[in-house]
Amino acid sequence: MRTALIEQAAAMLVAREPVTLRALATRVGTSTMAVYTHFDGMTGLWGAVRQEGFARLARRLADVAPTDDPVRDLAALGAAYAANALEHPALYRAMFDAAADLPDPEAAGAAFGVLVEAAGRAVAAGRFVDADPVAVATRQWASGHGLLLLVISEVLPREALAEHVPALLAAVFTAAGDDARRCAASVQAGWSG
Amino acid sequence: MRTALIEQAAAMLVAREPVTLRALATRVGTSTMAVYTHFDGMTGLWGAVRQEGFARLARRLADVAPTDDPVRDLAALGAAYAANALEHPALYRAMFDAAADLPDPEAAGAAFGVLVEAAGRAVAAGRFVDADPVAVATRQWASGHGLLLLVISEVLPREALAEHVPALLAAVFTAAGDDARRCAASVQAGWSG
DNA sequence: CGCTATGTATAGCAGCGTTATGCCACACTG
DNA sequence: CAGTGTGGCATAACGCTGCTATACATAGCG
Repeated sequence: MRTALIEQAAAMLVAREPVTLRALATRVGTSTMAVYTHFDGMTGLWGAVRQEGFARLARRLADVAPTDDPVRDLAALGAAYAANALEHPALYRAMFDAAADLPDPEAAGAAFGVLVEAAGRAVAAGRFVDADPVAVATRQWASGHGLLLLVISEVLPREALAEHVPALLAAVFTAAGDDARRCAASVQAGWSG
Repeated sequence: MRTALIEQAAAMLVAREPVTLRALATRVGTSTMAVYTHFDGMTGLWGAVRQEGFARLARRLADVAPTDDPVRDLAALGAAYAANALEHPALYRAMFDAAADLPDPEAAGAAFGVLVEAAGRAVAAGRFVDADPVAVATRQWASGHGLLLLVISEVLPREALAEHVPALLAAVFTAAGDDARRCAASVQAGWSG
């Protein structure tokens, strides 16, 4: 029942339908009370939905197989992140609407951890010099997040991603110490492959 | 009446109060119908509020006096942009909730135009080489936007701005062709004062 | 078998945005 | 100056929302 409600809510969100308590209960085939026994009302359900969104994102990023080029891997993670957000834009927006108070913030941070790990490998491989993996991951994340939200909000066209994401990633990675040419090649390989 | 409603709504937004039609009408000293004669219901009022948010942002950026260092100016614009967003976080979030359909999108783009103009001066001054001012401005904007939203959503602490914004701007500007050392100095000068 | 406890169905509450209706005040016209 | 529209607002009601109090069913256990 719990998972049925969460998945139904996520489905309605993806389908751009208004996620209302009554419609949700009807779809699942139960009454509105179920949301109150399994969650703390609608706010609790939204928390669970956001959590599920982060779980899906983490799974998606975990599917990106590491290679011997950590900078390529960072770009590939960015591509997977962007693809996930573009497939479920409403869910992505909802995730960050109140990402501060999540039922299990630690689990939600798993996706970010993958990024930090890859940045750490880049430091270990000597691609990044004198760079804090957390700082690099944060900057990559913030840049991509901002651009993605502008695209999802239709402020920028979808093509803006292909135009600016590789450039932004290359800028961040180069600033972290990577060689400009090599960085561009790695980013290109990871982004489009 | 129009402006009174808009300003009251913006004030309630800033005060973190729920912006409800009835409360709004009571505060302004009128009835709920006024929102329907002057706007197209609540959705129309939200559009006007977002428009007002962009207008305030544009005014704020226009107050940044240009110097003979366009890269410094870009960083100073970023600082003003961030300060404006941090002072009215709820309004800033609302602005981008549906920034696609604004009553007057052209007027809202004025803020972005200031950024493009400064980037153009950097190109003209030879600081940026082979760089499209619109692309540079877009990348700066997207990066800052993403980081700001993460801070406003309390995903990242407020200190993250001071830690990452100058680094991100320097990365973008350096990638546009600016000299690394000179860029760092300009960004630092523009950001902190 | 009976008792308990957990989860669900029902019905009703206050609040929301929206709208139909009626009134009133002001501007225009002969 | 009186008569006549017309635009803007107050009032009240409608359907919808999230939420909750209450009654009922059903599964587990001594």
